Amino acid sequence: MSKKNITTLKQIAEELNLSISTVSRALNDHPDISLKTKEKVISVSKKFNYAPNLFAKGFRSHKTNIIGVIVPNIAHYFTSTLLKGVISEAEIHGYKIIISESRNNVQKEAEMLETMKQFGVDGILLSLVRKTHNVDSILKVLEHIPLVLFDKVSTKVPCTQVVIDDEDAAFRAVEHLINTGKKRIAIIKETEKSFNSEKRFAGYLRALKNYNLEIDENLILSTEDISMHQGKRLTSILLSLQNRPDGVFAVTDGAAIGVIKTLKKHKIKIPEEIGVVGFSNSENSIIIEPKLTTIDQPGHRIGEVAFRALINEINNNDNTVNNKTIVIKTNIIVRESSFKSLVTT
Amino acid sequence: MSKKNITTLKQIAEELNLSISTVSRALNDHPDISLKTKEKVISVSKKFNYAPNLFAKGFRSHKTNIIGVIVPNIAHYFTSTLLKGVISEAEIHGYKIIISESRNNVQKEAEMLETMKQFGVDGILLSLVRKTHNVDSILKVLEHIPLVLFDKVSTKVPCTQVVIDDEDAAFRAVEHLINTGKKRIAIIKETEKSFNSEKRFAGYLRALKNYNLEIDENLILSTEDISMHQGKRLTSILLSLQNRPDGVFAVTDGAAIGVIKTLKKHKIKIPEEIGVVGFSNSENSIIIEPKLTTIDQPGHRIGEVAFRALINEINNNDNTVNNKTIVIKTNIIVRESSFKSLVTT
DNA sequence: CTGAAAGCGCTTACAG
DNA sequence: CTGAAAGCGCTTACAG
Repeated sequence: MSKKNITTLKQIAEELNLSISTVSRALNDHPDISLKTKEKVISVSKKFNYAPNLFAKGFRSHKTNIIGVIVPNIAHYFTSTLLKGVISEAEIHGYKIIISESRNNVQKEAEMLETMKQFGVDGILLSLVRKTHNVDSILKVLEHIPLVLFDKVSTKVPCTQVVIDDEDAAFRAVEHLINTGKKRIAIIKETEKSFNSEKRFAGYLRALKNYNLEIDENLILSTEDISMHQGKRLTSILLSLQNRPDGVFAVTDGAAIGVIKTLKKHKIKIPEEIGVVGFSNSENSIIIEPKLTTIDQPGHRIGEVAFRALINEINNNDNTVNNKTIVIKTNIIVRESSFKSLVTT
Repeated sequence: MSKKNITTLKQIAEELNLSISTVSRALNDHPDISLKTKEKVISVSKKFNYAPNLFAKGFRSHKTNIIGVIVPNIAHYFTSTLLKGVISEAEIHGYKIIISESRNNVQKEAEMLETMKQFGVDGILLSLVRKTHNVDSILKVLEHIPLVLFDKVSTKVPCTQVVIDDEDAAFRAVEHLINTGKKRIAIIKETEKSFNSEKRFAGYLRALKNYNLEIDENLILSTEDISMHQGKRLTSILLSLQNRPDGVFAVTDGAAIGVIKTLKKHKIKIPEEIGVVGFSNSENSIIIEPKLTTIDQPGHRIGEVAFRALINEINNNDNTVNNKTIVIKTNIIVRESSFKSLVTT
């Protein structure tokens, strides 16, 4: 059951009484080789069902055509769309990808980086574990292998980064609530130093300031592990306030859905009494009723762009440290949770 | 920016005035090598930050420690859980995985199989594209590389297969509706020869027969691309019947959620007037209100088991054709869409 | 137009 | 206990 009967160049060469070199050149369409020889070689290689051993090829040429991708959690809809973008672009460029999951564990992330290096991947696409404080292991890898950060990034790592416009997107989300007449807008965010959550919070603050709305600390709620459950819990807190909010911006769809569920349980009218906006445009956002207004993050696009940026680095052999940040635009998707008169299908 | 400054065995050997062979053996903890030498070698290799080139290693030993995984669609929650199972098990056994997406395209699937072979992967885990009629390319790969089919399988391929008990799970789903007093149970299934859908349909039929319920063709609805949208459309058809159903079993959660949405729109009481059961226990099933009764498919488990089965084949060097089917048990998760008096949190 | 030879980084019989 | 040598399958200067 092991790898037997696999045709090699040698066998083709023997069959045709040619040298291995010639067969190799013929198969690679080298200009030196005569048409007749090429035809013979190709015909026999087809007959023998020849397929080059990419491992040997990669080993010889120091080019594996493999890209390593490390993400915190693969079972996440948005992550899947990122990966889809990476995969489809990789296919176009003739690369294969190895996917690893760091499971939100800094230690695991470092180990995986090391393994990728050992495999001799041509480059690495990395989405950071939250709270990656010590980036030493990343910097070390960066000395040897082209690396691009995407989605979850850090300014501590001097390399190309592909991100969405979190701050701006959050600004527009809150601005939208303000435009629907809301004046006391709460935010549900993460406590830990999640890059994305912090930027979204900044966008929230900027929107309030921009429209001269009061910033009420009672309306700023944080949670460790943001989720539907936490959305529910924090909404109960908001509802217990003397001066309730009339809008809620949650930095994830999951939390926003928790908000909606709790508001419905309390018979609070959405969006008339309280409008709700989430972030991600996950599948769930159209399952919940009312459907959730949210920010669409083009995951596929981010994956594609990150891959292309990486390919650029790989082909760009000088030791220039590329340190630019590519920002991908997002869109706000307005639905029933924030805008009443919308007709839905 | 290319792979420079990467330590090799040769450098360590030169530094210590030893041969490459000895260094290799020392690093692999070969019994022949003296403790003193081992210590010296390990110390220098640490100093030089040595990491073996796995490509060279794999090339040399005909063992790449890479497993190829091909799935129809990566952006699918259930698929993510399958992959998680595969990845976590792979990690335990020191394997890396290459993931490819066949995008429900038979042609692509065949190409990917070929590429995997060229890469010299040690084995392949394959979830079939629906309607894969021509399995020739799979059979060809099977001659050279151990292969295990999982989730979406076909009896046409003589190899180990890991699946869930679709027929039995569907039987229990329908039986559950019958136990809640339903007598006219509709099914929403796929038209195309999806292995899973067909088996679920068989379970539906068996349950009706087993409980002496009439099989009414008007209650058997099929759709090409099963989805929430199709669930909605087919529910409208069911509601237009003179003799309406009192229960609906949809072979996917997406379709079941479409059913619920349409029933709610028509103010039909769930589950009193019509009970609904889905299949998959997707995230969405607890977002929709009422929450959906569904079948939990242990994706992680399936991935794990499939990986272990593959490892067995790899280590089992005889040319025995392994042809057993491993069936993973599912559970029915009863929620509000089918069982009224349930208290929910 | 074609071939002999070196070499990519490693492992492993074989010899001492 | 250690080393010299062959070889995994391929590519590519170098030579003719």
